Amino acid sequence: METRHKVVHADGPLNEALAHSGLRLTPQRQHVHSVLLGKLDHPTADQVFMRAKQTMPEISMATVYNCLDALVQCGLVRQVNHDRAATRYCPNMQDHAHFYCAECGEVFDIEPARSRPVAFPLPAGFKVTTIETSIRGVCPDCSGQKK
Amino acid sequence: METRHKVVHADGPLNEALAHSGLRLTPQRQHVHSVLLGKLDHPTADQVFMRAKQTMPEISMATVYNCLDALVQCGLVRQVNHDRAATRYCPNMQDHAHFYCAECGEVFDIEPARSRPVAFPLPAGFKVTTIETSIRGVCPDCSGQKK
DNA sequence: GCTTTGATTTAGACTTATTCTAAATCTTGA
DNA sequence: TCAAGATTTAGAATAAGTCTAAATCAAAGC
Repeated sequence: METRHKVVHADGPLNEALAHSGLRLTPQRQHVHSVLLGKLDHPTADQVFMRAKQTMPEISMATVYNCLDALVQCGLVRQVNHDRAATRYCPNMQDHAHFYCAECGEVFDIEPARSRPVAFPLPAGFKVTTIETSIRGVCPDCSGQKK
Repeated sequence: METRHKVVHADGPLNEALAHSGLRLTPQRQHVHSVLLGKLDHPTADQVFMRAKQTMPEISMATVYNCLDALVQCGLVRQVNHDRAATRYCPNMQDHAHFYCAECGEVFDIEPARSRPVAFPLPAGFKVTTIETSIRGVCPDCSGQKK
């Protein structure tokens, strides 16, 4: 038997954001987006792939990368890079930083202080699309361990 | 004929920083460090390797990675990550951000505004070793181009 | 409704960045 | 002088991400 996928809500912010970048709303993009929203733990592309397959078994890795790129491009998701680890994806677009634990590799959201001033005045000509603050260190769990 | 390498200055800040992390000063580490200082353009490991080979032809890629890791570990160099690009290395430890041009891939140093306040108060238990601000966008050169 | 056109998905091959391994070499301390 | 541990090395191995060509799909025009 063969599975058919349909776009569930052709309206809504997802469609709008995609359309704004000249991209179409597809079942795969919708699904990848909902996978990201389903567990806010900064998964790698590979983890997104595994989760996506659970309810859409025919989805391919290439598509996951395509979808993630599409979502990043239209501003619904951001990439999180730390050290030489695989890129992770975060659907929380509110202003916040990411803490990367060098022991266990986990990523934590860090809320900014209220009324954060613009700290990096850019020279003329630079067009900004994203600003990321990444903090590297050891998380409470890992620093609690002996040694 | 065979080339011999000796540590040039057994004293100095490089040695001290390494020793502080329980690491030895070696000709390779010294050389990699000087390669980074020689051209402050955020090279990738591969670029460091190519530059290092010019005056130390027997150095290996594995050693370049080792040395970079050692220098990062002892706080003399920091890693710069953007998008899914290869990690770059920056020996400027002063407080500054990195701007990554999504067109050409180049990385630019951005000076912070003076008297920058701490913007991300961390919950208890998190031990910080590094904070990086990375800005993604289009550089003046690339945004100047037509299309 | 039927066709054209371009967008999207797919599997799998491929590339590139990085890590690992085991042997050789070097350094330090006893 | 020796033993122990740190470092370097070449090359094999892995992992993350990209590319390709064919198949599918969807919107627009006829």
